[in-house]
Amino acid sequence: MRDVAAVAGVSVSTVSRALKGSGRMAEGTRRRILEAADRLDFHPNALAQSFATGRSLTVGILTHKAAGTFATPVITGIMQTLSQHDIAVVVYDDQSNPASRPENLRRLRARHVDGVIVVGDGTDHSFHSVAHALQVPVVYAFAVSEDPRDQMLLPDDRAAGVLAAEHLLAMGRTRIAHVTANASSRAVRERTEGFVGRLEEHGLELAAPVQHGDWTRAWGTAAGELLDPATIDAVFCGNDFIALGLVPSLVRRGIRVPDDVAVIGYDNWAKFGLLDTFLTTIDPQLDLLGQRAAGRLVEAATGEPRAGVETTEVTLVPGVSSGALADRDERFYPI
Amino acid sequence: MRDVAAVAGVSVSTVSRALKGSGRMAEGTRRRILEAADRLDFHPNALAQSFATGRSLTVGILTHKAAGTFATPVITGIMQTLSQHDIAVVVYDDQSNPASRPENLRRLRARHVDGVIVVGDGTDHSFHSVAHALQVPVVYAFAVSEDPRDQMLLPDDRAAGVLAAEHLLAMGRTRIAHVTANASSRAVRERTEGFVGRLEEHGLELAAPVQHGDWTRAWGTAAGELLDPATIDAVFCGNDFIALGLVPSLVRRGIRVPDDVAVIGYDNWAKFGLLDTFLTTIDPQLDLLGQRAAGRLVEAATGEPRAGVETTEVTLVPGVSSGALADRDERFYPI
DNA sequence: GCGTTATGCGCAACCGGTTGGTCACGGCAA
DNA sequence: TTGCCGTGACCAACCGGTTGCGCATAACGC
Repeated sequence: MRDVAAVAGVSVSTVSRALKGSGRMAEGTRRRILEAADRLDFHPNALAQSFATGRSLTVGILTHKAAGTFATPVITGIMQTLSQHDIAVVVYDDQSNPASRPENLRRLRARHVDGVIVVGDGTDHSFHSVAHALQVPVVYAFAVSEDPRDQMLLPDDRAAGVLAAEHLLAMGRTRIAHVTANASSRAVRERTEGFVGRLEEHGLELAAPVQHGDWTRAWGTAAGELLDPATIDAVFCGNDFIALGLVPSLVRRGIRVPDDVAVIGYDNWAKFGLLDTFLTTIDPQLDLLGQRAAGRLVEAATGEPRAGVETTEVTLVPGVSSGALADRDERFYPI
Repeated sequence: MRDVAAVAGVSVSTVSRALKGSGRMAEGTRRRILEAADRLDFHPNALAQSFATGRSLTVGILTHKAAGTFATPVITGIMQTLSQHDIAVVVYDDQSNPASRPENLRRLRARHVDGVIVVGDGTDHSFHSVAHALQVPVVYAFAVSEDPRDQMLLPDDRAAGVLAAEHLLAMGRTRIAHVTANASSRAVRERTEGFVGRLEEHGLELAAPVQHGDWTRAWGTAAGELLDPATIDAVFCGNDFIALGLVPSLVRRGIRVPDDVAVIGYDNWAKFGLLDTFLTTIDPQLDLLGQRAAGRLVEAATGEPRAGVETTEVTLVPGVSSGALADRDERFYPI
């Protein structure tokens, strides 16, 4: 920068102001400086800038366990968006060991990150609010903070329930069941409420009480074995695992899917595989949620931070299991 | 740091040396300083350190297109490993637009990244060597550099072929075919060589000439329609897409898989979905490759850099399609 | 005892920008 | 002509560590 100043015949500080467009200055001077910088192929040292301004051009990600969980697509989405802003990312994964949390916070502070995104995996574990420990914007992505004033992003589970209901109704189903996990989960409650609510708006009630279990395929299998095809022609499953347990369990009993019973799941985890999916399911679009979270963080760093929960769009992915797709030959069902 | 120095009764430089363990000093002094630092809850400003040392604690990732390609798992692996080293990552994705490459290099230099990982997507596109443009270590992950002296990591495609051959032999198959993509691809050649080589070591030849096409399911379908079950009892497909085209095409002709013809693929892309896989396949473990690449970069930053191509382990994932798994009931085949 | 070497620590420059305060200069009105 | 004000550029401090060099002191050998 000294060289640029010398060439342009001005001081270093003037060069600095010219390059970042701050402060008033004669148009001629500015042009001279930019020309000189260009000629010398000068580009400011980001390290020095960070040091001087205190902004690190880096955001931190706090997570419990990134590998193999729902946190992965969220993080991928975050990185996508931040890379467009030329912002670096440093991940602190406490590997489900809460003891390392203080250490990770310390590191975030030492690095002077410009913001933090807390990434959860969709479980109800609520995160100790970290906003007060850092004086930078914090966004909770697919995670809940203890402090409701924190900015959080969650998939719109209520809309997911609505989508599922509308789809099954559109498929002409009227005797509808709901097999899901324990109602202590926020996500379960919201999906159920959205689902049941929409059915009621169409003058329908569930053909059987909501079946609460857990998130496993085993629970889906168990639920399938008890299902009465005479009174049920559709099932909304709390997630894909449950659906993937329920379907074979029905098939083994000679109940055809979707002819006798339509099935719809939630998660669309399979979209990360290349296999065509049999299952009609709701996609929470966690990658999009990650992108949104990163966007919100960038916003918060420049303007007004938002507060509270914001929901992100979910979509319905049509499959064979609900009768939305019929053409089996073009899909992959080898047996 | 000044405060720590004051409390410990030494100079700032001594504090610096004590904290990073460099330089010789009296044990008492060091202890006093560490105590003071601890008492004051002092932690060095990483920004200042980076500025002073020139090391940014950040590595750059260069890629053509991260979203929805094989580059994604590689990047995920990289981040996993780097996060353990408290190293930040900044991604520069040129979105398949080579014009932005110079700009991205400029940004990498401006940021003074400590290293660069070039992430490819497995195509044969070879990357213009960036090592000379930056004076930091560069590792090519799932990518080939124009300069063979650069450090590259690629999945062991030869071993993949060997694994496939051994597996089919172990399954008792002897009339074996190979359907793959165009031989201009390095990966294709290596897989084929490993495969054919191992068969020959067992005194076997391919029951039909290698079928070259492209990577698509359509090609798999076409190949399946021409396959003669009288002379073939197993097929090694160049990737899962081909296999997923080939299998239904066989099934439609009444050829049973795996009873009549065993099929094995390559990629195991489906592992990122939760669906049990029907297909026996080779997993190139791209996440592991990413981890390895990050590890090599860290090594190169501290010690001797390696040169040339290093291969990473691939594994065989047993499925039903080759007869490795028989228990269909426990798996998900709804039809 | 003195000279020499090893040891422990401080001084001050340096990394490369950013920014508040200040000053010189030209224009304008009184 | 003088005084005032706005403009444009500069000076110098500052961000917070790192590190080469030098000096004092202690340890050592002869």
